[in-house]
Amino acid sequence: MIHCEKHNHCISTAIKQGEEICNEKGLKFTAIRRKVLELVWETHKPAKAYDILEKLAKEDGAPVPPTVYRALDFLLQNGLVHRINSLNAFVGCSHPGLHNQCFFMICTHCEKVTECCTTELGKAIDITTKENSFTRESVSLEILGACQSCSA
Amino acid sequence: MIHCEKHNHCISTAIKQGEEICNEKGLKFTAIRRKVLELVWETHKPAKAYDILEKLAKEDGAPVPPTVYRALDFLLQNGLVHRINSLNAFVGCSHPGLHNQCFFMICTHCEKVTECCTTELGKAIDITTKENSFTRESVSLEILGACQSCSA
DNA sequence: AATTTAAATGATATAATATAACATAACTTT
DNA sequence: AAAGTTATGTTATATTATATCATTTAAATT
Ligand SMILES: [Zn+2]
Ligand SMILES: [Zn+2]
Ligand SMILES: [Zn+2]
Ligand SMILES: [Zn+2]
Repeated sequence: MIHCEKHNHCISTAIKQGEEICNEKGLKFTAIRRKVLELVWETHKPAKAYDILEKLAKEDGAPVPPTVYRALDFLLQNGLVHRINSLNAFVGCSHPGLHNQCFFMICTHCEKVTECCTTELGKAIDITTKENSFTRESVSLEILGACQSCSA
Repeated sequence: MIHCEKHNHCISTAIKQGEEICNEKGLKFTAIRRKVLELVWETHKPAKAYDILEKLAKEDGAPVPPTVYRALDFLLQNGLVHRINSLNAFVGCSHPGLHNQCFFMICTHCEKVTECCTTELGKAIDITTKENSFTRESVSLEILGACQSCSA
């Protein structure tokens, strides 16, 4: 499951939220940044930087890696995309602006990534860090497995 | 904090456990595998594959990347080391054979990695996956922050 | 409006991480 | 010993990411 039922809606919502967040923060939602966000959102599969680069090339002449990585860094900084560390890939954030800790369930069959921000899980992480006198700065939680459709 | 108080003990224990686990499973704890495990355990900091390669080169002639990656893959497969996805690096497992789900607290100041296998946290993850009808295959949980020494 | 400053992009090169593919050696099993 | 399997050697290349400096564009200041 790479797309969802109404995936055009996912894309348009993501772009609209990108615009809004940039406006609020006084940042520039430039053409490149918008285009990269669209390409990340092309599916619910994590997108590889160099795949984005290729797609960009089909439209925009001859982009180079820094172009893509700069845009991705900007989108990461502003919570519009997430990096999936176990895959070296990027997914659009499904609720930018809202989240502080996001966790990911990654289907190894259809590759769809589902974001979840369960408070319970966040609490459990906080408890563990406290027990270890550890001061949390950021969390990367990636659960690999089979989604409902793929395990049925 | 790269080393602990009695770090020689950490190393010798890790090697002994490597031997034991390989014996139990009928696997070969070859010279390269042993050496790479020792180098991973040189500190409690995550070790980079190419740093291991360099250290190996100082002793063993002219090793090449596949040599190191093969040894690391073997050690990963058999639970003797863990990969820290957010750092592209490897740490020795502090309780090989025992763990099923291991979580990591990584100090961004001294770089020490602490492994924790809190049952509570594992349960919280299981609950979340069930709620999402997701079948867990593996989990990568990496908490970045400041350890006790570094946040004091 | 012209000048200065800052932010973003272009462009080239290279660093860092990881694997493919095939040859040889060592060790096991028959 | 022969055959099969596992491990290692070797060369090349794929993949992911960043450093650096030049240029352009947009914003702020005068
Ligand atoms: Zn969708
Ligand atoms: Zn999010
Ligand atoms: Zn130690
Ligand atoms: Zn472990």
